[in-house]
Amino acid sequence: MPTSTFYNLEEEKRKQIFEACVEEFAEHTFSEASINQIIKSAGISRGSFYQYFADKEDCYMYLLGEIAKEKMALFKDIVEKDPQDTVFDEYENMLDQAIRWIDVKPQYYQIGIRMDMDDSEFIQRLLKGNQAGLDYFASLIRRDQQRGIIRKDIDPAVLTDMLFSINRSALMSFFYNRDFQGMKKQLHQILDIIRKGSTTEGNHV
Amino acid sequence: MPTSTFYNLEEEKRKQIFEACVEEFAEHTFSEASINQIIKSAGISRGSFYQYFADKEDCYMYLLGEIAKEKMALFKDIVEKDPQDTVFDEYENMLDQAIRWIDVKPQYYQIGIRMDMDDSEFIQRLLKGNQAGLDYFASLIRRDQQRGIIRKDIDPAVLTDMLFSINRSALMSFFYNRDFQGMKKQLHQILDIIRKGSTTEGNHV
Amino acid sequence: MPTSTFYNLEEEKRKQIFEACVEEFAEHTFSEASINQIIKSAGISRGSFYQYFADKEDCYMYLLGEIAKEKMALFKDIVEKDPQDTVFDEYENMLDQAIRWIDVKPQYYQIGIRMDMDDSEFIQRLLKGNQAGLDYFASLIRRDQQRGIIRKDIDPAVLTDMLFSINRSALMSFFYNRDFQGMKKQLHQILDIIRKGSTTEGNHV
Amino acid sequence: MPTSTFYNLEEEKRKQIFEACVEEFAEHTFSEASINQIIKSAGISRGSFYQYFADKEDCYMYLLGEIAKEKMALFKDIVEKDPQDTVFDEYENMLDQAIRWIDVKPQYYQIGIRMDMDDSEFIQRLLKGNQAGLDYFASLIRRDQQRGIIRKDIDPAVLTDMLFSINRSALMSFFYNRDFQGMKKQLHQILDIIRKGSTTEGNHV
DNA sequence: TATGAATGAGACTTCATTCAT
DNA sequence: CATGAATGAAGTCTCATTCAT
Repeated sequence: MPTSTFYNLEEEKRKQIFEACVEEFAEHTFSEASINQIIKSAGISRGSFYQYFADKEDCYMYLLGEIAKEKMALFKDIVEKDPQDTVFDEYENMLDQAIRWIDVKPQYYQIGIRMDMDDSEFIQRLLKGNQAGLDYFASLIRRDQQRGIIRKDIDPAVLTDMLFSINRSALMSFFYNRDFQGMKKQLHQILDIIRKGSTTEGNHV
Repeated sequence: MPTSTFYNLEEEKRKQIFEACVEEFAEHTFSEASINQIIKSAGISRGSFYQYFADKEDCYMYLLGEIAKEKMALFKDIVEKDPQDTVFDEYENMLDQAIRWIDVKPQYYQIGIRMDMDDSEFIQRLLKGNQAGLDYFASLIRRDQQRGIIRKDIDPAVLTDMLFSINRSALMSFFYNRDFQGMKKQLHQILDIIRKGSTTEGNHV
Repeated sequence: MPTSTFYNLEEEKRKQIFEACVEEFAEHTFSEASINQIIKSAGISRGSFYQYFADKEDCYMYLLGEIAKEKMALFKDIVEKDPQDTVFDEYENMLDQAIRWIDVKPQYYQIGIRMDMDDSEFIQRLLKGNQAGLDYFASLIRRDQQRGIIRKDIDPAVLTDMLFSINRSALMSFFYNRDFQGMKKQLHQILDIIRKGSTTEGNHV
Repeated sequence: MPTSTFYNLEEEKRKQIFEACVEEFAEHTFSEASINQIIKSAGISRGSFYQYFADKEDCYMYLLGEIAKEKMALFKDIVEKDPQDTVFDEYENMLDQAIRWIDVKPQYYQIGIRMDMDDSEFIQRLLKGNQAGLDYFASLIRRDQQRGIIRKDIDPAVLTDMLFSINRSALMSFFYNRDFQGMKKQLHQILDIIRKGSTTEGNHV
C-alpha cells in the first residue's frame, strides 16, 4: 500500500509516477523492472520513491490496483445483459470488451502478459488469486445446462477452462498481430467449434 | 556444447552438475537462473563451471539436449500408429505421453514452462524453432477433412491452436495438482466437446 | 560524462577520486587499469563508482577532460606568436610547453604515453581524433616554403612526421631522465640538424 | 629458460609450440596474450605447457630468443661493408634489412610492436636492455666526424636518437600500409633532410 | 613425462534499499 | 517531506597456475 505521503501528492505528480510504472512494467517483468528506470522517467528522486512505496512489490500492487480501477470504470455501464443471452453470448461480450481494452490500453494488457511470464514467488502468489472470472462463467454454464442449452454431462469447470485458455491464446496473438478482422473470424470459428463440435457427426455440412 | 573436459568427468560428478542445472532451471527462468547457485549446489568451483560450459547459454543447451535424449529414450518404442486413427486419437496419444512425462520428470516439464516464461532474445530464438508440432497436427486435420471426418469449413490452423492452447493449460493444471484421474477425465471431456460440441444441438443427450 | 551525482560531491571527495584515477591510469593502460584499484585507493564503494561514472570509459573520458582543462589553464596566456616565427620556432615553443607540462604533471604525461600503448578499440578511436596538431604543422611548413625559408622539394608531411617522431622519443627520454638542461641542449641540436643538416656540406664549420 | 624437457621434444612439436607462441604474441600484448590460446593452437595440454616453461614470462623470453636467432641467421652473411660507406649508407642498409625482415616475417615485427605497447613491469625491464644497436651507430658517427664528413659539433648520441626514432615511425607506418615505394621515397627524403637540412640556407635549390 | 581437472582471485557491472541531511 | 549519496551483495565471465593421476 502506498503511503499517505503518496496520496497527498498533487494529482499531476502522482500521475507521472503512475505512468512511469506503467511504462516500465509493460516493458519488463516484475523481476526485471528497474526502479532506477521508474524514478528516472517519473522525475522523482530515489529517496522519494521509498517514501511513497515500501518497496518494489508495493509499487507493483499499487499499479495493478489502479489498472483494475480503470478497467472497472471503463466497463461499468456498458454491460447490459439480455436475459436471453447464453454463456456463449456473454463470453463473446467479454471478449469484445477485452479486445477493446487491448486496443485502448495496450500497455495495461502487456503488463498482464508480463505477469504471466514472471516466476518470482511474489507474482505467482498474485496469480493464484485470479479465479473470480472463472467462477462466474461456471455459474453461467450451470444456468444454461438448466435451461437445456448445454449438455448436462459437461463439467462446467472444464468448459470454463476451455473458454479461458482459448481466450488467453487468442488475445495474445491479437496483441502481437493487431489483426482485428482475423481475430474476430478466428474467435467466431472457435466458438462455433465449441458449440457444435468439429466433426461432421451431427453437423449439417 | 559442453567441453570434452566435461564429458571426461566421472559420471558421478557429471550427474551432480546435471542435477544442479535441473534444479536451478526448474525453479528459475533462464534469465534469472544463477550460475552461482548452480555451482554451489553442484559443489564445483566457478572456474570449473566455465571449463565445462562456454557460458550460461551453453549450459542451458546442454540441459535441453539431455532432457530431449531422455525423452526419446522413454518414448522410443511406444508410438505405434493405427492407420485408422483420427487427429483426435493422435492428439490423445500425445497427451498421454506428455502426462506420463510430467509424472516421471516433473522438473523437466517445469523447465519447459519456465522457458515459455522467458523473454530474453536467446530463449525467444529457441522457441521459434518449436513450431514443428503445430504443423504436423495441421496436416493431420487436413487429412481428416479429406476423409470426411472433420468439417471442411474449419481452418486447420484454428483447430490446431485450440488443441494446443488447451493442451498447455490442462498440462499446467495437472502439473500443479497431480490429479491423474481427474486430468484424464477432463481431457476426455474436452476432446469430446471439440468433437461434438457443447450444445445440445445435434447431440443425442 | 560523469553523473550530476559526481559533480555534487564535496570537492574533497571528488579530488580523491580524481587522484585515484590519475594514479591508476598513469600506471596502467586503459585496458589494464582496474576499477577495483581505483575505488580502493579512492576509498569509495564499488556501487558509488558506478553512481558517478557510467563505466570505465566514462571515467577515462572524465580524466582526459580534466587534464585537458588543467592544460588549457596552464598555457592560456603564454602563447604569443611573433609573426616572424618559422615553423621551427613554433615547434620549439610547443616543445617548451610540453616539457613544462611534463615537469609539472609527470603523471598526466604518463597517462598520454599509456594511451599510445593501448590497443583497445576504444582508445584507438580516441587517438584517431588526435591528428589536428599534425595538420597544423604541415600548414606552417607550407607557409614557410612559400616564404622561401624551407626547401620547396620537401614534402610537408614528411617533415611533420620527423618533427613528431623526434618529439615523441625526446619527451619520452626526458620523462625517464628528468635532465632538463640535457634535454634542452638535445632538442636544440636536433632542430639545428633538421634545419641545417648534419653533414659538413654547405655548413660553415 | 625453457626446461630441458622442452628441448628434448621432437623438433616437430617444438616448432608447433613456437608457432603458436608467434601467433598469439603477434596478435596480443604480453599481458593480454592467453596461454589458453597458445596451448590450443599448439595442440598441447595445459600441464605440458608448464612442464616446458616456468610461466608466461619464460615462454615469452624463449620466443624472443628464437626470433633473435633467426634474425641473426638471416642477416649473417649479407652485410658486406664498403669501407667508403658513411654512417648514412650503413643506416640505409640497416633499413633495407629491416624492411626485408618485415616483409619476410611480419609477425615477428608485430611482436616487437606489441612489446613497445606493453606496460607490464616485465616488458619494460626487457626493453631497457635494447641499446646495443644505438651504441654501434654512435661509434659510426664518431668515425665519420673524424673523417670530416659529419659536423664535429654534433653529439653522436643525439644523431643516433634521431635516426632511430625516425626508423621506428617509418617502419611502423610501412607495417600498416605496406606501401613499399612510398616508404622508400619517404626515408630517402628524411635522410636527405638529416644530411643537408630542411632550410634553404646552404642548399642549392 | 604427459595430462587435464580444479582452483580462486579478480575483472566489469547492476540494483534494491538505507539513511543522513 | 524531499533528496541523493552510499552501499554491498550478487551477477557473468577470464585466466594463470597447481597438482593428482
